[in-house]
Amino acid sequence: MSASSASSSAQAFPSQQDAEMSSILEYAGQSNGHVGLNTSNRTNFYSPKPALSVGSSSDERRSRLPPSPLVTPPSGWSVHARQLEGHTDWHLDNSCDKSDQRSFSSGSKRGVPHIYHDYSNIPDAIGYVRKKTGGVTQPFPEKLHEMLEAVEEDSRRIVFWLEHGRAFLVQKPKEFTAEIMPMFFKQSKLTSFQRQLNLYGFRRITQGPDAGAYYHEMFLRGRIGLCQRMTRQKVKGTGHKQPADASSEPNFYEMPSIDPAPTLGTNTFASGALTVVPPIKSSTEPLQFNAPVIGEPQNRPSHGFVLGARNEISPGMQSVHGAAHLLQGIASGRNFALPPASTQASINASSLLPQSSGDLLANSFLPDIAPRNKEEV
Amino acid sequence: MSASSASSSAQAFPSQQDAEMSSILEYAGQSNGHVGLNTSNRTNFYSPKPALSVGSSSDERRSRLPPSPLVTPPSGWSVHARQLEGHTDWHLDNSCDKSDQRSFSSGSKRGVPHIYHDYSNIPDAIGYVRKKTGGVTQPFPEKLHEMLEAVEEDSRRIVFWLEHGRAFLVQKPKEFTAEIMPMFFKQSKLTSFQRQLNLYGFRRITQGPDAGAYYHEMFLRGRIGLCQRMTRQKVKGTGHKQPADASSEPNFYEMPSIDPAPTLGTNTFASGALTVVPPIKSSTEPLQFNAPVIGEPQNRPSHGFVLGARNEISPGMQSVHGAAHLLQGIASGRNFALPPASTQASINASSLLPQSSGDLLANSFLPDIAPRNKEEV
Amino acid sequence: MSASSASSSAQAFPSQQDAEMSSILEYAGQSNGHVGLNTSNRTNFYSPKPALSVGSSSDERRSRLPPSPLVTPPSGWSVHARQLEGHTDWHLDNSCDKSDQRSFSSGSKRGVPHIYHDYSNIPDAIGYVRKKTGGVTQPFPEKLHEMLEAVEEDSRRIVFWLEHGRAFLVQKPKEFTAEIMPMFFKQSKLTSFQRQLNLYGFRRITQGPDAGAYYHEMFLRGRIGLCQRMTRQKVKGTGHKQPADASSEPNFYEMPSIDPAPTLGTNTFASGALTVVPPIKSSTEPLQFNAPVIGEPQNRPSHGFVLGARNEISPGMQSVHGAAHLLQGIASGRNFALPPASTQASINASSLLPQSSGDLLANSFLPDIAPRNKEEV
DNA sequence: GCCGTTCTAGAATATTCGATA
DNA sequence: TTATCGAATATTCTAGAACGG
Repeated sequence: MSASSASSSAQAFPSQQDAEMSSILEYAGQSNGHVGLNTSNRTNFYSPKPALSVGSSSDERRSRLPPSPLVTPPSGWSVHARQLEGHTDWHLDNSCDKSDQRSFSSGSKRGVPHIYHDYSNIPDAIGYVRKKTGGVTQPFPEKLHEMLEAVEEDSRRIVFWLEHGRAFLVQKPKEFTAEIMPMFFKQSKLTSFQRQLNLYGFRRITQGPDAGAYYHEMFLRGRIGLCQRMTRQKVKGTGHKQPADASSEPNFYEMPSIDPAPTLGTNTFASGALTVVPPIKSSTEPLQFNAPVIGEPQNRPSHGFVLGARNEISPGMQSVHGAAHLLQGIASGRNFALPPASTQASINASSLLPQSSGDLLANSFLPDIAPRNKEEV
Repeated sequence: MSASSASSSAQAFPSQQDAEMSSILEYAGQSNGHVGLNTSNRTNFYSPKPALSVGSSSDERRSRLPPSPLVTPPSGWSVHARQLEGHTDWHLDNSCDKSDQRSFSSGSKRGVPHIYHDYSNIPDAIGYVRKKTGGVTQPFPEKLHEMLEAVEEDSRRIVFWLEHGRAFLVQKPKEFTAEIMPMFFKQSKLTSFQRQLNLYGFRRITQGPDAGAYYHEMFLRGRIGLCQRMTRQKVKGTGHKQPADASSEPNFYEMPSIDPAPTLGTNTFASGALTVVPPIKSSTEPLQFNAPVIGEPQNRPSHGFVLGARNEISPGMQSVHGAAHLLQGIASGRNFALPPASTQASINASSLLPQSSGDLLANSFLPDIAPRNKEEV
Repeated sequence: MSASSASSSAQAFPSQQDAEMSSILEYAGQSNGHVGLNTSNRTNFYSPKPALSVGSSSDERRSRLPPSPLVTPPSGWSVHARQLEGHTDWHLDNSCDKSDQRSFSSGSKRGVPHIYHDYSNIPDAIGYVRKKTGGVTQPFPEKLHEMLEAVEEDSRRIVFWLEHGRAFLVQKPKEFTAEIMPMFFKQSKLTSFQRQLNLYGFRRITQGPDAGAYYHEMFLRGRIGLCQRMTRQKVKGTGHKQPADASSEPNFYEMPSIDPAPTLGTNTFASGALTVVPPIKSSTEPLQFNAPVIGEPQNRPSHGFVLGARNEISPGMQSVHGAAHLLQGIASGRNFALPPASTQASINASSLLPQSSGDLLANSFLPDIAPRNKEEV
């Protein structure tokens, strides 16, 4: 999309969009391990570029200029800024090649290490909204985001945000396909769901504790507003390939975690039992409930801050959270053909039970780790 | 695939391979109905032809020379022979164009009707065996064949040969993935299984009683030896496309059926309810199960001999069957903007009726016909 | 599509395809009234053309040669043949300009009078079929056709073939949207259904007894095979606009009616308990039944032969008729994942109730006639 | 090098929404 | 107003590609 922007002259960039670039951190994975990042809320340098050449032929993509980073990142990661404006994303320095760009909207190219930008501290799309001329009213990313919030509690064993809030995992593909997916999508096949993920540039983690999870830089827990920036792949051939370098996949556990409540910049969140969700400027208002938590995700490895935080969340807090979202979905007028009472019951029933070992191991989204135990079909 | 044949002059056809062509019948689908064939074991004339246009540009394909068949088939079908030699198949007359060739190993090209050759009466690969230089010891087709024989009885409700022995059907994808597949393959995903089928040129039937089943000319019940002739797709772009003409899909019920026991020519087979699993020549020991057969596939139409077994379906059953068709969407719990309570009521009522939920949902290999009821994920 | 073929040299056309051109009658509407045609099974002149230039750029289409009709039609209509071969339809005379061609596959252009070709006597698509490489297995036209057969009896008050078998009508949009549509489509909106109709070139009748009905030359009762020839609109801008000249809409009541039983092919099917539908090759003879009529469509005007015939159909007969189609579907081997008997019951129950006059008049697909009573949603 | 597994892309149809004539 | 059309997204099936054995 903005492939050729690297070679375009630079000036005349509107400065009123600085607010959007308050702090975007780029994490460039290392092949030998995961990238670590211990800080956040960091505002980076950037230099505006003109919107000239957005032509993105694949030929242009292959002939890259040598990288010349404007900002030298700390060891293990690099950081630079980019401008988010309309349908175009800008590269402000050359260290970020086109495959990088593509990872922004469509993923990265084969053999290119993962590069992850932390957009958790930029505001929701300002000055840009996805075109709504055709298609559905609520695009896939938003719908997916709502789904993850709606099932926050009851179906956590099936699909859920990972603790760090930067990726989500379908833990039980069969149940997901049978129970969750029909409520939000017209799909009947998991592959269709995956196709949508690919079309929107989600990438799959193949290693580590999050293996099988999908992530997207703009897909963060509580930040549904960022979804507006996720663009669907349009032309053929511009899509991304699965990253060849799995070892460079981002390690979200070394990044600041995303607050389950919609936040905009504050990454510190009170994780106490009855935490008050901080005021949110986005449209989704958090609901407060009192119900107890039923099941914690038990087969995710603990890690750092988020994990600790989560451990302290009271059951009541959690379940309230989930139920609230469900209500929210209902209140928002979504019209789900609810599976008959039986289904509903089964969901609740199952989610109330302790997970059987079989269920725990069942994870078809984790082929690398437990290939024999996966439920996926 | 047979690309090089295109440039070869037309003569010099090896005669020592005549034995292989003892009787290959070609069934070309008609659109107004299925092609009938009442005879078998028919040896045909053939005369070698140069493989002029194997260049597979779409242009060449459209501008075809008028067919000049050497053999005039009975009405409804045409027949001609081809040479089976290694990885190459030859067209011996012009009525069978290149796309036909591709259908042999890799499917057919756009707009070309299905053409099915009856290889049931040719011996197992003579003079050709698949190269074994690398790869696994037992390639996919053989393994699949073994699987189908191994599960001949106990798991017939899950996966089984169709009565005619020319195609197989995965009736219950979930069970198949969970129970059967792990015993024979390392796959954990049904899509991987399907990918293999595609790689080896299997084609899917989209209409009629066998909808959802896969077939390959060289994949016949009891003829595991023929599997040696099935070659894996090697170069990109030569693969097959899904047949465009669903109505020209072969009607196996009008061809001689393939005996469940490894035979070479006798096509009568007893299809009784308690068929004994035939002896298995393969290395993998057949699995013995104790569970009773739960359900015969009841929505397969009867035909010919097998029909007897299925004739026990009551007419009432049948009509229900037809009417069922109407409900197909509802039962699956699809999420449509529900009409008010009345509709809801009727839906619930219907969905509560006797069908076992598992059986109802189990048919994900039939997306076109019962898209709502599939188990596939 | 085959616009430029008119100027291509002609020779070497295979004569074995004459069968396809047995009788295609073209009805060109007159502005002052409807076109009448009392004959059928008429074989027309045609002159073979080479398959050379199928190039179908829109530019070519605009530069038309002056018409030079080969056949002078009787007053009120013109007739000529075209060749249906592969993906190409041929114009054998120039009297049929581009808009006509488009009407074949995509409807007619705005302001251009309706031209209707009677394809009821040509065989199903031979040698050509829709590409199926991507997308769904069963395209919209076929699915729609199945729907109309499936609801033949029980939901006739909601949606049904018109008596002549050349058009269908959604009589009760609300019920259609709520009850019928979800069974066959994933749509939730009637407009989506209409969009599909438009995409496949259906046209709406705005005047006369069939006002509100949609028709397509290739969409005839009992001739699902012809649906293969219906192509989906691919490129933008080639579609048709609503005909400006409503008075030139075809009058199907002056054309031979399409037999409810499948014609042109094997049409003999044992319908179980009662009637054996006679094998019919031609489209002209209406079935005669002996039972009394139960529910006539009451706001349809009577007309000619077909209507009379229908009046003689008994209620029992009607249901048998409907059941026959259901059985036919079964006999044809369709494999539907069965919904329970309950569905059948509910449908029958509703369809057996006496229609309220309000319901009868409610027809949102008939804006011109009863715009105030429409149920449309 | 061949084969098996997996992830992702291509391609076609389907569905929806808004615009337009 | 109404039906149709452009355009965007959605769903499905199949193929490409990488990697490991």
